[in-house]
Amino acid sequence: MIDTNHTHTAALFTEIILETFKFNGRLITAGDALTKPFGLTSALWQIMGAIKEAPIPMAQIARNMGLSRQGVRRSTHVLIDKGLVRFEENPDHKRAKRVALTDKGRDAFRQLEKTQITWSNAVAKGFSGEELKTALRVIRALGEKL
Amino acid sequence: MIDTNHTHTAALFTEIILETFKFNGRLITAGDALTKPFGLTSALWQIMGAIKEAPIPMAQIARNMGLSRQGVRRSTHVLIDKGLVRFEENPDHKRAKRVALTDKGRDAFRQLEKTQITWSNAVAKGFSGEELKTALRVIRALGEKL
DNA sequence: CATATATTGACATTATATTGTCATAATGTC
DNA sequence: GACATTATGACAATATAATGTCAATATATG
Repeated sequence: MIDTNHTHTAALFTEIILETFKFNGRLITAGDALTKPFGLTSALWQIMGAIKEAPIPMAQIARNMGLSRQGVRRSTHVLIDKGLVRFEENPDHKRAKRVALTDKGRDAFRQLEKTQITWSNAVAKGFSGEELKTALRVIRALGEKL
Repeated sequence: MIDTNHTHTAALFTEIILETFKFNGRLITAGDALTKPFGLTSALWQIMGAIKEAPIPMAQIARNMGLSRQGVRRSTHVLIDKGLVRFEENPDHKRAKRVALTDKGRDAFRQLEKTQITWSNAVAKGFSGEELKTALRVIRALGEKL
């Protein structure tokens, strides 16, 4: 294969890129709409989702979610101001405190989750598990090759 | 179905959302790396790609690509400063001038295209046309339901 | 034709993200 | 233990993006 031309699959990949840009934008818009009644945004919600299971330091949130460390820092401080998360001591690291949901934050997240469930059930309706699994696997694998 | 729980497909969709955020971020990073030697960015490149076939007004670029009108305006003016695009008169609309590639812009885009082809061939290698088509169809269809 | 509505680009303001630098702390190496 | 390397969070400066407003233009409706 001389690469002065797209292979068939490369052309499809290129289409996927453009579609991903659009899809990402729409997801953020939809997420902002879902979270607005709670005074949140997609970005803030994502931080909360990252620590719902267990509190972790900001840098780890960034790594897990593919976000910048500084962006996470900023969002985290916004959430602190809103009283939705707090820092808790980290025995393993003196500076890298763990970001944890407060009770208020946990309540908000649970409520938001209900809205998200209704919404995602509606959006996912009509799609088969197989095709969704394929899509997930493909974008995950493509992402890992970047 | 009572929607206090995710359906199986909704849970997959939710995973797709998070993966899309990461994927999108990596695509932009990769695009920035590809375009950096040309003094460009993913965002600027995208604008150029939108007008490579035919010159169109800024608002139409925004619609086609799922971008904000004002963001496109900003990027377009950056490209004008770089001499890569220019406005051309639009017989159909006195204010909405068409954004067109200059010769210099066309050259740059062609060169960039070569790099992109080599790169996308490498990334797409190992994926089947079928699975890529499914992924593309799914994210496109999901996006339309938002 | 007249008028209402929608689109478009400019502009200003605010919000958000990125980048670079730094001090502190942790980890790995010798 | 001593040292270099890496990770982390704070901070500042800059760049980029989002929002709201406006005038000009185009389009739809009557």
